[in-house]
This record gives sequence, structure tokens and C-alpha cells, in this order.
Amino acid sequence: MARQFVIQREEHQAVPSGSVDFSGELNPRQLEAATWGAGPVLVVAGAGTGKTRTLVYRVAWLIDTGVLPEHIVLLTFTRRAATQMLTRASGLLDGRCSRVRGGTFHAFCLTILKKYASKIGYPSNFTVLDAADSADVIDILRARYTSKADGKRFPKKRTLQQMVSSMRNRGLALADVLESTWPQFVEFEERLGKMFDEYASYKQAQGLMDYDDLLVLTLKLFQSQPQVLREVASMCRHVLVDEYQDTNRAQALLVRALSSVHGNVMVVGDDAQSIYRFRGADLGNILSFRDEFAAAAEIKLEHNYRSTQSILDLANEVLTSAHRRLDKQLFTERSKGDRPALVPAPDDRFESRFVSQMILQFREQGVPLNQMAVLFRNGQSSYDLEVELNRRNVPFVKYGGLKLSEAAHIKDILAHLKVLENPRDAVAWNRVLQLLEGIGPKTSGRIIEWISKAGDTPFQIDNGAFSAAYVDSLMRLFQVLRGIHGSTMTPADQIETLSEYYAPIMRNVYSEDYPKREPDLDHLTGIAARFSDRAAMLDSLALDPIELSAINVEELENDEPPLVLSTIHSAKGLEFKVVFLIQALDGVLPSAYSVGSTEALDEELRLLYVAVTRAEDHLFITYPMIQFRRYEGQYFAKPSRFLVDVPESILEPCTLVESGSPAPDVLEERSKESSSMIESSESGSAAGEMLPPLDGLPF
DNA sequence: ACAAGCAGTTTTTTT
DNA sequence: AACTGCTTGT
Repeated sequence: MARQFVIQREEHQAVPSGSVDFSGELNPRQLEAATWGAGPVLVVAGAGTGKTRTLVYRVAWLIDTGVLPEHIVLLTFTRRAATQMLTRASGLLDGRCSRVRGGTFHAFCLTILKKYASKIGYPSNFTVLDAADSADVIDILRARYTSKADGKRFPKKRTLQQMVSSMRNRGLALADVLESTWPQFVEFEERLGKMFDEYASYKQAQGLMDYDDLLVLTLKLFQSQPQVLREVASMCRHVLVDEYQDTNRAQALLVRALSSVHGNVMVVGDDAQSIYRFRGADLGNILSFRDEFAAAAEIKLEHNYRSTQSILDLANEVLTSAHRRLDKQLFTERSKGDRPALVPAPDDRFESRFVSQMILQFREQGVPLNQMAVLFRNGQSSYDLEVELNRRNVPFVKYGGLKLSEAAHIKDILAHLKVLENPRDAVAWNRVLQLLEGIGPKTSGRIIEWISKAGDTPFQIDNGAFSAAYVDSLMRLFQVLRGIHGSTMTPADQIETLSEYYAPIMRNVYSEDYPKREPDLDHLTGIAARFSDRAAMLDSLALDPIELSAINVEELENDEPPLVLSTIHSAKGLEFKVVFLIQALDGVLPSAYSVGSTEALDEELRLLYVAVTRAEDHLFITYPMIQFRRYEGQYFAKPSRFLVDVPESILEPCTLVESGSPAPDVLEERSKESSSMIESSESGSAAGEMLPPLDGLPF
């Protein structure tokens, strides 16, 4: 008989030794969640109910009761969210939580895979592909699977990439995915199936992993190597998951796996804020958590501390038409506040002028810029406003939309680093080689084949083997690569060296707009200075691309904290005193892509809900009445279908008039530069009140 | 055979 | 601003 050891049960009931006053800082429900003992628990936390606060105190409680920080895993949706929470927890605990493991599912899986890569047939220096890289890989294969006869009907690389992705993170068969989302491509099923199989083996052969691989291969590792699972899961004494409503099937399985030894898992989420269905998020995960984790308890947080009653009224109204939801009713003890305003503007320019003018007014009333946000459905919706804000010297940061590391010229530089890191990475080689004059897809393919045969000395070149048209530039490339390969340069120095080599190429390739791109190379060098390890830098940039305009913020460090512009998706979890939701148009929110399906429309509705619930004190929803489209010219736009039926008692309809013009004529007055004002339409435009009434607000 | 240049189309949201 | 397909040039 084997000897039996008994481990002392953790003492959860003990009064925490530290100085944190848990019951004073949290309401009874929050306290119950933060001090939860053992076993699975679902925390349903409505918008603004102190979800982050609860998680922060949860971490503090665990550590205070003696759990080692490195035995806590805090999985969040973005890295920003993780750092924010750990910083706050660290404030409560005098820094005692620095060793809590946390981050996104993808980043957490990456650390596991780096350690155990060889067990699933991968080298440990594998490269992480972002969505665009992965589409490039697929495109290489696509050429082999298409013929002239297919014409335009065969799916584009981006679509193909989305197909693979949705198969894998939902765990569905190709046939199902095609039938539900791309019925027009059902005829290609057999070819697509083969192509996707080849995609998988191609990645393995080259040491490449896409985002979905990080999750799926971790699961596969756990399945095929039970001792690895046991090893990893025993280090996860407490698993905390934020934004559980936005996890996909693979992530739910990971949560189950990670908690399989200790069984202590707390998931926090709000079904009404699930907005990542397009990425495979499965609302079913949160709705059926209590079935999947036997005996799971449920705690509901319904006391909203963020918004005024008027804003919550609109939020609740919006939600009444949603289909699937958990029962929950938000309430607040805050005062009624102003009704949210619906402001139609004659056109984009007026909308931008109105928003910037209001922002300046609020600032004069003492609201700091960084307590205000402008939200929109699409990244490009804010271009006009950005111009206007620049003109008025209003500093802003933009979240969502284009990322620095997704810009073509940055990807070029990064491709050189990837080649140095993993010389088997053919996608990176393709990019690097095709920058050279005289080298296109075919030649680049041939050179890559030659390189792969060269074996251990990847950056040596035999100049006799190549055509005179491009040997010289090829030699120069290899010389630069060898120079870096054989040195001990820091990542920043490597980028500096590469930039010097790349600058003339950039002038050639992007001859029209290279001056705009040039400063970005310096930015990149600056970012690289934070890293001492090239591989870590590449992984980090792949998993957490840098927001393009976030760079400008660092330069302004000592100036006024900037206004926030953000896509609704990127604003998840944030709150602001004043919120403007712009471009609230039918076809934008809801997106034109979603009108075909109830499920998709529901998600757009929740998106509106998320936008509305970001606001604490004031909410303005605006849209232009006239839009421009490239081939259709000007046409009359409709406001979002979610807003037209909202009673006026909840959403106040307003009109915008140009000062000095009694009857504003939309088309003729557009170019005037005088300041506009807003009036409430129901009180009659002649005696219209100035909005907003800025006096006596609870700032 | 292959690269480069041109013209026309198309753009959701993100790890 | 990027992607695709077509045409021209080497």
C-alpha cells in the first residue's frame, strides 16, 4: 500500500492579516465574490457593477489568506486589462502580487507552448503569426488550389483565413462552417478541406503558429500528455477569468483543463456585453457554466455605481429587444441626471464640429479630457473628427483601428527580424525577398527553397547560383542579415541597422507616401528599447499590437491627459464621465453585414448597450443625416434602427442649428465655419434651450 | 516565364 | 490604403 500524505486544507475563513478593509470597501455581493472559498463560481456582473474592483479585491484576498501569487492565474481579454488589475491589486498589497500569472489566454498559452513545444512536434523558436501573416501563408497554398476556371468565385485569402479560424475556435467541421456562414462556397468543400489540412502541416513544418493554434495546440498538448496537464494545472490553485461571455469553445475547454486539479475557478462576465461572436465567442459558455461545472455557485452583481438613472434607463430599454439573456436587473442610487440626447447633424463635418465643440465646453466646465470619450462602430468612422480635433489642438488617443505593427512598412522590418529568429519561416522570407527589385513570387519561392537546403548556415550565399538581375541586392541583404546574426546587438540596435538598410528600399516601394512612413521606423526603435530579447519582442508584438496613436501619447507625457477615441469593442471595460457615440447610423450600427441574421443583429444591439453603459454622467448619440458614398454620391442616411423606437422620455431628440442662421439649410450651410448650437426639438426650435445645461452637474 | 505597373474595387469589430 | 486582376515590358 502506498503511503498517504495529507496536505493541510487552505484556511479561507481566517481573517486576513493585512490592512485591507474588505467589508468596508465592497458591497455584500462583491464581498461574497471576493472572499469566495473553494470550488467553481460564476459571477454575473452587469455593466458598471464593480466587476474589476471585485476581481482586484479577490486577488488581494487570496494573497492575504496565504495563497502564493504564482498559484493564481488571472485570465483577461486584453493585456491592458491584466496590467490594470494587477497594478490596482498591487496598490492594496504593497506590491505583494507581482508574481500573479496573468494576461490573455493567448499569451498564457504561449508561455506553456514555449516550454513544451517539442512534445507536439514544434521547435521552441516557433513564430507567432498574426491574422494577416496567416492569410499570407494561406495565399501561398491558395495558388495551388485555384485554376483560371474558378474565376472570382473562389474565396479570397482573408475569407479563407476566417474559415480556418472559425472551424478551429468553435470546434466545428468545415461543412458546418460553410453551410452556416459561406453557403456560396459549399461547392469547394473538398478542395478547401485538403487545402486547410495542408495549411496545418505547412505551419508545423515551418515552425509557425497562428492565434488559434496557441489555444488549440495547448489543448492538444494537454490531451496527449496528461502529465503535462497535471504539472501545469497543479500550479493553478485559483483560476480567475474575466469577460467570460467572450470566450470561445477552445477557451472554455482550457479553463476546464487548468482548473482540473484544484477545481477553484471563478468566471466573471455579463451575457449582455458579449460582442465577439464574429471571433467565435460563444454565449453558451456563460449561459451553461453551471451545467458544465457541477455544483457551481452563482453570484449576481446588479448594483450599478457608474451611471445616472437616465443612462441606465436607455441601457435597459435597448436590451429589452435582445433574445437570449440571463435574468438580471441593474439599479443605481445615483440621481436621475440628464436624458441622453440624440443629435442628428446635417453631415459628417457638422457632427465633428458639434462633438469637438461640446468637448471643449465640458473641458471648460472642469471635466478633464481623459474623462471623455468618443465611441464608434468602425475604426475609420473617426477620421473626420480626428482632423477637426487636430485643427482645434485637442490631444487624443485612439484605440482600435489600424495598429502600428500592422502597417506594411513595419511588417517589412519585422519580417527581417523573424527571418533572423526562425530561418525556416517562409512567410517572412517571402516578404523580405520580394522587397528587392527583380524578385517576385516565383523567384522568391525558388530562393527560399535554396535557403532551406543550405541547412545550418542560412545567411551564406553562393553568388554563382543567382541571376545577375538581382544578385547584388540579394548579396547586400544577406550581408546585413549575417552582420546581425553574428552579433550580440540589442533588438533596438538590430532595428536601427535594418532601418538603415531598408530606408532606400522603402523610398522605392512606397514612392508616393514614404515621408509619412519614415518617422514610424524611429518609433519602432523606441518601442524595441523596452525589450532585451528579440524573440520576446516579436511574440509580444504579435499578441499585443501597438496602437498607432498611443505612441503620440508618450511624447506628451507631461501635458494634459488626452481625450479617448475608441471603437466600441476596444472601449470594453472602460468608463467616462461624458460619452459621445458617433455615426449611429443604420448600416453602421447595426452593421450592414449583420442584418441577415437575428444572432448577428442581437450582437450589434449588445454593442450599442456596451457603448451606452460606458457613460457615467452624460451621453450624446449623434449621426449625420447625409452621407457620401463613392459611387452613389450624397444620399439621405437613416439613424440606427435600435434608436428610432426609443420613447422620447428616455432619449431626447435634439436638433443642431448653426448660430446666426434661423432656418438651417443642410446643403448650403455646410461649409460655414461659425459655431453651431444645439436645441431640443420638442420645445420648439425658436425658443430652444441651449444644450447641455452645464450648471450644477455632479462632477 | 516572370516582374512591374496600372486600373478598378472594397473596407466591421480583434487576440 | 490595400488587394486583385489585367496588361505591358524585360
